[in-house]
Formats: sequence, structure tokens, C-alpha cells
Amino acid sequence: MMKLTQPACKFCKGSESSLFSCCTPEEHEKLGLAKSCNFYKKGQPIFQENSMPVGLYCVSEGLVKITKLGSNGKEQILRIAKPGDIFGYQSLIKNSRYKASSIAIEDSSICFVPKSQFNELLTNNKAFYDGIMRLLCDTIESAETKITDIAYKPVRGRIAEALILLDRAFEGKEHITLTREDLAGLVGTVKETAIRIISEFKHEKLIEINKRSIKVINQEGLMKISHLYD
Amino acid sequence: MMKLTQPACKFCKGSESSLFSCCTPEEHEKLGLAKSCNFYKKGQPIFQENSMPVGLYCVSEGLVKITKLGSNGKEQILRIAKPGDIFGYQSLIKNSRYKASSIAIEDSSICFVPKSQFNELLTNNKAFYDGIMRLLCDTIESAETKITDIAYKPVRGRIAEALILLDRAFEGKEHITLTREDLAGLVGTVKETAIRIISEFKHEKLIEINKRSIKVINQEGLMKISHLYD
DNA sequence: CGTCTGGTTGATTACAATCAAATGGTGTGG
DNA sequence: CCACACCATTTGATTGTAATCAACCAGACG
Repeated sequence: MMKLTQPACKFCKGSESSLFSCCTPEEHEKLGLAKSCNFYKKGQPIFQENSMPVGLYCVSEGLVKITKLGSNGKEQILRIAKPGDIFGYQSLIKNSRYKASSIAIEDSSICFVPKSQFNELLTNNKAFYDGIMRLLCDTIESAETKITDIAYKPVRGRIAEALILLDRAFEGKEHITLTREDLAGLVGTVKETAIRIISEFKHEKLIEINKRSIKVINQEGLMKISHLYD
Repeated sequence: MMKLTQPACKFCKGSESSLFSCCTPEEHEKLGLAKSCNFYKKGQPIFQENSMPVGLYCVSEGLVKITKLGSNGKEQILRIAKPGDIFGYQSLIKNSRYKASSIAIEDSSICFVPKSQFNELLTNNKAFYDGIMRLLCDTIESAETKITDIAYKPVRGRIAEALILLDRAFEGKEHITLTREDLAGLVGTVKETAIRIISEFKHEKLIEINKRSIKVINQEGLMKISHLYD
């Protein structure tokens, strides 16, 4: 981990998609002084299951996976944080140990906001607090959707769905560059099965693959597969 | 649905396990005027996926399942609300349509707190707001655990785990009285599989069954099965 | 007393995990 | 710059778990 001298937090300020967009100029200034922006190499952990949180993280550049170790040692990816997304807030709010780990899956720069700052915003800025509330509810919603999906949707449908979501999340990047293993971890299956299905999709002309990156070329088709049982 | 003249909300007041325990006497009085306590027969829905929330529910007596329809038409039980538990808060906070349904699985009396009251408490009572925050985080935590479980833990382990959790939740009741189908829906499997595994557990003397109700007699053993892959 | 719901058991099928082996790409150090 | 090692990917064969299909039973209730 390396501290950046020149934090490039384009999302922390202006961007309306950011949680911090509701901050006043003064709050931003305070934040700027309190926070630090750090660099993580691909594969490097940001925090680990079972340690105590000391602050909040926000992706400035790169990509981070939030994972939980399954009972058989395999890792389940709960979600992927992209630039502008914050993570590590649940345990911070609960003031309890992390129940998941976070690992950079690309070279990333990640901002760190100390707990005290976070709490200050939470108590003093109604809009910020509303945003966090909403974020928590959104997280619950997508987690519950994921439960239902994993329980009852076949792997093929789950992978189709994941590709659609990733495609949207990666907009502008035009390629999905997750490892097959990470893709498998995201939908709750194993590498080999994921690969087989991806290869099917390629033959069915739903996606294109060059090198390792995947490009969705028929969203409709994937959606049909994903919703097959609706 | 029948309005009760004599609401029996032992949990709404005193009980420290209740979210409402932090309310001042005045707030309780206001709440008492605003809320209503209704009776639902076993099998009766309280709210349905896709409708708009108008308030918050709190189980006074009975048992409620919160369910989501899977893509194949099977129902996934997200959680079970027991006396003192509130439910239906996420969509209320987000001000969006319900993403899940709730159905009484026993004859139940359920309190209803109108949205305006809920919001008033949320803004005026710091302890209440803290409680809701914590509740949201707890919900996320257990949802994420459930994701990992369903993804990687065999059905046998999941049923063992569910029985332990239910046994704890039902403390004082000493019997678990879910239908086999609900138990299956809770762990994400089908009735037949659930029945087979329950019957195995019976033969292994981990549980006892009379009529339909299940009694855990060897928690240790179930835990071992549940954590088999830790 | 028949119907209905919930429970049980058996046989079969199917999906996905595991095991095994080989290939292709990447990066490093000589 | 090449050789080697390592990692991600791919494909095939096999196994195992759990879903599905089917039939039957037991108790509840009008």
C-alpha cells in the first residue's frame, strides 16, 4: 500500500452519483484534510474478515471485490465496488468486526475516510445520512435478490445475469475483465462450470471473447436466458 | 384481517429487545394513538411484493415469513419475524415498492405503525434511528451469510443450521412448527429433500419429531454437521 | 365419510462439482 | 531475447448431490 501524493478522487466531489456530493464546501475541505488516498496493487487486500474497521473506503480508481469465505474454503463474491462506490460501512456502523474481506481486483486507488469523519457527517448532514440509509436498503435488496437467484436459478441463468450487470457496471470500459474464477465466485459456482457456460455463450453469439476479456454483444439474448423461469 | 380492540403489544413498550423501547412515554402515547393492531389468520398475507408500503409492521404474537418469489415460481423465505420483530422497513425507507411479501405462518396479531409516525421517530429520536441503522446492518449481515451458505454449503448443512437458528428463535416454545415446505423454502431446497434430511437427523438422534413439530435434542451434533466444512 | 392438506418414501433424471490433463499467455531472470 | 515457471484457461470424463416425478399415507375438518 502506497500513499498517493495527489489523490485523484474525482468522485468524492462534484459527481452527483457520489454519496459525498451532498457535502458542503466546508465539509469537503474537512474531508480532504482527514482522508487519505492509497494505492493497492491487483490482488492486494484492503481489509480482512474479522478485523476491526477504523474508517470507510471509497473507490477512486480500479475495482474491488467484497468477498466472504464459504464453509468449504471457496470465496463468494458479495459485490464488486467500482469507482465512486463506498464499501466497508456496515461493520463501521455496527462497530463490529468485518464479516467480509475486500481485495483489489485491479490496480486501484482507494480513499480512506476515518471513522470520526464519517460519524460527523452522519450526524450533521441529513442528506448524507439519508444517502447512507438508502444505500443500506439497496444493499439489502440486492443481497436478497441474490439469495433467491442462487437458491433457484440455474448457473446458466446466473452467469447470464452477472454478465449483464457487469456490462452495465463497466460501461465505458466495454470489456469485462474479471478472472473466470472471480466470475464463478460472483455467481456461486466453480471455475470450470463458469468457463463451460461462457464458452456456450460464445458459440451462441451472445458474447465475444478476446484474450480474457468478455464483451456482451447480445444483451437481449442474455436477459432471456437469465429470466428463463420468470 | 380483524382489528383488535385490545392490542396485546407487550413488545412495543417495556421490553428492551424492542426497537420501541427507546421511546419516551409521550412518544409511546402518540404511537399508541396512531398504530393499530390487527389479527391475521395462518396463511394470510400482510403485504405483497410490488405494492407500496404505507407503514411499518411489528409482530405482537405469532410468526410471519418474509418471502420472495424465485424465478421458477418457488418461494424463498428470506427470514422469519417473531414477536417483537419489525418488518417491511426497507421499502418504507426507500419509499419504493415492496420487493418481498409477508405471510402469517401462524395465527398472528401484527401492529401497524403509519409511515408518518415512523418518520417522526426516525428524525426526532436518535436512539430509534441508531436502532434502525443497526437493524439494517444486521439484516445485511445475515443476508450475506445466507448467500454464502446457499452457494457453498450442502443442503444437509443448511438444514442443520436452520434448525439450530429456529431452535434459538423459538426458545420458550421448545418445538419448531414450520411446515416441511416452509423449512425447505427457508434453506432453498424442495420439500422432499428437506423431509429426507429431517428423517436422517431423526434416525441419528439429533432431533425428535412428534406429529409435525421438531425438537432439537443434540445441538452439538447439528452444529458439527452445519460447520462440516469450516 | 370423503376431501384436502401436509407428510413420507422410492425411482429416476439432471445439473453441476470434482478430478484430471493439457494448452496458452504473462512475466521474470539469466 | 529466450527459456522457464507460473498462472489462467480450457476440455474431457466421472461422480455425486439434489430436483423431479410418482405414488401413497395420515390426520384434520366440514
